[in-house]
Amino acid sequence: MSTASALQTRPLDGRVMLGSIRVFEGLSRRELDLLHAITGTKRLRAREVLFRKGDPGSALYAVLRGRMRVFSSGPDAKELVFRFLEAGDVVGEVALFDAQVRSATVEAVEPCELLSLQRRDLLPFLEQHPRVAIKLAAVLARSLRELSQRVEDELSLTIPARLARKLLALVRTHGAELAGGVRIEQRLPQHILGELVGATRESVNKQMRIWVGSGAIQVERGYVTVLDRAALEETAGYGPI
Amino acid sequence: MSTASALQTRPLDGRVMLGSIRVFEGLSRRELDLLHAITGTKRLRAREVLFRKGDPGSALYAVLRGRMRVFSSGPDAKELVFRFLEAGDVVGEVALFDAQVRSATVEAVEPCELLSLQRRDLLPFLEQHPRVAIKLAAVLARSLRELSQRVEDELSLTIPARLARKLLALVRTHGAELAGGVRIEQRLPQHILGELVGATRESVNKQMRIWVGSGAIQVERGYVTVLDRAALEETAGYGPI
DNA sequence: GGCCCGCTGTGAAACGGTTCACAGAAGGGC
DNA sequence: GCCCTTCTGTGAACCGTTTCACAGCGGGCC
Repeated sequence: MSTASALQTRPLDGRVMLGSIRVFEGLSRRELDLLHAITGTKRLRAREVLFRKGDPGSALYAVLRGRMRVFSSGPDAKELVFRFLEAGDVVGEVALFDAQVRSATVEAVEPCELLSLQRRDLLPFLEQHPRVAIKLAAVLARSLRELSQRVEDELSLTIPARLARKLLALVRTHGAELAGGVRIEQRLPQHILGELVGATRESVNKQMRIWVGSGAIQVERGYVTVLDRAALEETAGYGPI
Repeated sequence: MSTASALQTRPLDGRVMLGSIRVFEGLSRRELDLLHAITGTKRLRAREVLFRKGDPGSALYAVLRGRMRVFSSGPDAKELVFRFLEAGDVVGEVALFDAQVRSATVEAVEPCELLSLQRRDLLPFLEQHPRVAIKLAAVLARSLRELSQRVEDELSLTIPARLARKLLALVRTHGAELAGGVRIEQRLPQHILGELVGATRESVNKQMRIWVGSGAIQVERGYVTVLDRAALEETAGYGPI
């Protein structure tokens, strides 16, 4: 949150901006200066694409402002959303390290401001600053863990369970406590929820209707409020045994 | 291949063993000595488990000899095989870098010989030898790429297509050219093929029967020979357009 | 030699989800 | 105010895959 508010004031100091990116946290002023010398900036309008799966490209990007989504769209137009990016996140690490084409498409959801670091500049920096390399490896490790967990869920869980888990996760990350429930402070149209859990909008709708009927959740204009967390935990498969 | 034969002679020299692991390739004798001072060894019998998903644990392991499989088994006993490990591979990088419990189970398929490196010893080494850290990051990046590709395949491709792709990939990695076809030099019972492509044994069997009938492949005692590669490429979805 | 175990082969039934085709409601732009 | 777009709601038909239940086959072990 301090990060976000710092960004809203738009500091002109490049070091501060860089320091607000998680993988660069803890670097000294001098190191941030070094890094700053090799960073570019980039602005994207909503819906603009940063890069597309299959593109060549080797830059790493850090999100200063705005939200982006990382997804993979095969030729058959089936979209699979991997994750959302927010201020402080980095993206493009995969192609940075294994020097192949981009493995997913990244698109701005809202207007975004980014920093860019080219591989030819960044790799030498990483060789001088191994802690940053290790932090980037940790980012990759975390993504790998999350993705494999998701694959597993998607293969062994039904849609209601997956949806319940997703909502509970969103409550944890974007929940705002309020009389009688927790409201998820994020626009969540059903087709987006569908992408997030690997289901169609129709299937999401069907399940949400059931929960609204049973009083487990409440929906108004794209915002979901969880009223009965225990009920969701139940169908998420966390409850029984 | 030179790696494999070097291992069969079982060199006593720890540096040589370490140098045969891909992520440690290119290190100097001195660096290998440093590394050797902090490596342990481990032997596993066939079917023995190295670690289980959910275990605490922070060591990185390198495979010197034998094959292992990395899979995830939820409480509901549904197994999802991520990959196989062979000599030269490392495993355990995820928990090494993000310091959480193990994200998958690793089991020996055949008797195996491993090297182990504890996080408390390895991280300081990585801080001194950033190129190795970067190589480990590249391993993670590659896994992430492969896993996301697999998720995508599994979500948008039918079983015949997935199976065809898997067989073609196996032909590339383990194929032996022979009169009229390419034989995959690896035992492939149908239930294993099923795990590899995310399908049941029965579904695999059904498709293989079809291919045997059309003369695209040939099967004898768990070994598959691809006779008509083009036919597989066709159903893999590589052919049309 | 006999028995068991791991692997293969097969078909019927059930299931979970998608696809498709609509309809209606809400909000924003001009 | 109107239109257009985005989002929600719903039901029927369809489809790929799994589940289950069974049969046969071969090889290794004692």
